[in-house]
Amino acid sequence: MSNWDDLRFFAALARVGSLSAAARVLQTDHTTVARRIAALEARLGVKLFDRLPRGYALTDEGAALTVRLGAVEEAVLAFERQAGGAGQAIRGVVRLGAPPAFASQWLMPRLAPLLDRHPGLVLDLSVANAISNLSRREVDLSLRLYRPEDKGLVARHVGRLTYGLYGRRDYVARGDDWRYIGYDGELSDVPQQRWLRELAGATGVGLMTNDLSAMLAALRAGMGVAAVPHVLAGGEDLVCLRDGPEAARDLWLVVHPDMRRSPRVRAVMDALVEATAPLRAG
Amino acid sequence: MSNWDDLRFFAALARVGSLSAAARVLQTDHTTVARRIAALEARLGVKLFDRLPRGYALTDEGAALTVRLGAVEEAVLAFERQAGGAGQAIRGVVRLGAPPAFASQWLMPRLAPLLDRHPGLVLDLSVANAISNLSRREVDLSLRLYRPEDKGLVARHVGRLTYGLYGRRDYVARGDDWRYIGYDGELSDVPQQRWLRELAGATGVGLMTNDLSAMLAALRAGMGVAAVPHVLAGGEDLVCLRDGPEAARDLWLVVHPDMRRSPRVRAVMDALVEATAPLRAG
DNA sequence: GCTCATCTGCGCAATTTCGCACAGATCATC
DNA sequence: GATGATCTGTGCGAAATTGCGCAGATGAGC
Repeated sequence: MSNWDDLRFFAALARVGSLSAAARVLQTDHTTVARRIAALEARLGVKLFDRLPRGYALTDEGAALTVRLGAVEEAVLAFERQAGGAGQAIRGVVRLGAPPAFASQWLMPRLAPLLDRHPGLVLDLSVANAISNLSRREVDLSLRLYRPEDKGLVARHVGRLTYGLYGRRDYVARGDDWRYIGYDGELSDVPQQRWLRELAGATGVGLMTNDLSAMLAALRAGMGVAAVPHVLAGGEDLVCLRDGPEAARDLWLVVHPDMRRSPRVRAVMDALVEATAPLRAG
Repeated sequence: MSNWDDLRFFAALARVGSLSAAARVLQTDHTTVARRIAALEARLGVKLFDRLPRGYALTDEGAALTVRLGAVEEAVLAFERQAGGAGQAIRGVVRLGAPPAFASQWLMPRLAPLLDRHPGLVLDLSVANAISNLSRREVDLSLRLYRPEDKGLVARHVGRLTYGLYGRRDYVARGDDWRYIGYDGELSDVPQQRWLRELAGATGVGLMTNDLSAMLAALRAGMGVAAVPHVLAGGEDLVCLRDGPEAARDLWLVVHPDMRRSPRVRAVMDALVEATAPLRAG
């Protein structure tokens, strides 16, 4: 057989029963899973799955093959375990850049499992925003709220931050005459800031900062209302007054192509993709 | 591990010891083998091979892994065997187009193993030359002495036919005043025909045909000299008077993309690639 | 019966991978 | 020492594969 990798797709689909679910497991697109299964069936001359409206069901032939497939999986796993022992453990420093508030208030705790899995790994989380520090190798990979245009970098879409207009529950209860909290300086043109200005209208922005954590602190202090990502506005104190679909930002994982080969960079990337899965759902 | 197929390359390279040899085994390019090995080593974080000037040698870690690798191979083979039994045997009609003389005098006997392997396969070998009968699905795949320009077709380079000026031993022994045998009509512009006219000079072509088999028959009957492919001029009767590098023709295996999925078409293609291997060497 | 979440399938653009041509190195043979 | 066969490595364009966006279908829950 000229492509053993199709078996990986067969195994995942057999296990979970739908293209979409298998895609999530394999961290790929459901159309890729469909093509790989079709290619495998064509190559073998065997129909492995029945296509149903709500998923793929193993045929009798497909089910019969899953025993052999299990043996392949076990053999590959044994190979990987031995390889894992033979090679150096994932160790060393990985420098990750991420937007400050997102990194400190959302991402950091979600990286705990990664460090648990790899005691030798040292994560250096840098909150600088400038893309240039990736090209200058100041960081190994970074999360960004905009897609880099540098063709020498690889960008993968890992999520979408949607925004809402939030305020503290008791603050907003006292009426419409709210103070709008916004960004200043170089951040005044980001989508959520434009949306906020629309909302503020003639009232205008009454408090400005360039730091989202400071903005969240101001919200929690009842100093006004602000456009912030839903995922950072947790807790009962803050309520969402209005959804802001036009303020949504895409989240990109950006890496230099050469760095992807590094096992430790690879491990961090995989953990980030896993951690950001909820930002891709829905 | 995210690409099990790299293990196939690891297995082949471990077995034969050089990129070039592994490429021949896998019917791919040596640079592809190199990339796959590099990708596997990067992913595992293990150096599997030492790069030597005359080939790749397994490292200690690589050698230790070949036992596990052997288990993967056996598991995949067991899967394939069961899949082969579960699915329909390769059966049905495959219609192959090929140049007439090449097909009847060189290719046909070399397809015997294919038919031995697949008793249910019926091969319909058509000697029409027109490319249109592939697009019109009059044949499933074809061998051609020119690359199709139709972007809807897939062409794979499978060999190179080199030509020589041949004559029967006793005919050429009697002197320089030879009769040149060439093509007529629409074949008068093919490269070997142009070369022949150069050789014939003022003497000109003394016997014309549009059929290479007839030309070979004329050669064997001692009726003159002709430019024919080396691979068709076997036997002690015919001797090569002069090599004709400028008359060389590339051989292409052409197929409609959809047809490649068909197991029986795939089986014939694989057999053709195998059969034409000597035409690619040297 | 309606709504929503989830599913599959299709077409197209983006990305990745492969094959090709070439260069340079090595080693066996003469 | 020269030559030829075989090897690996590099860069580039072509080919193949993947991801994305979208449409339509299905079925659970209300």
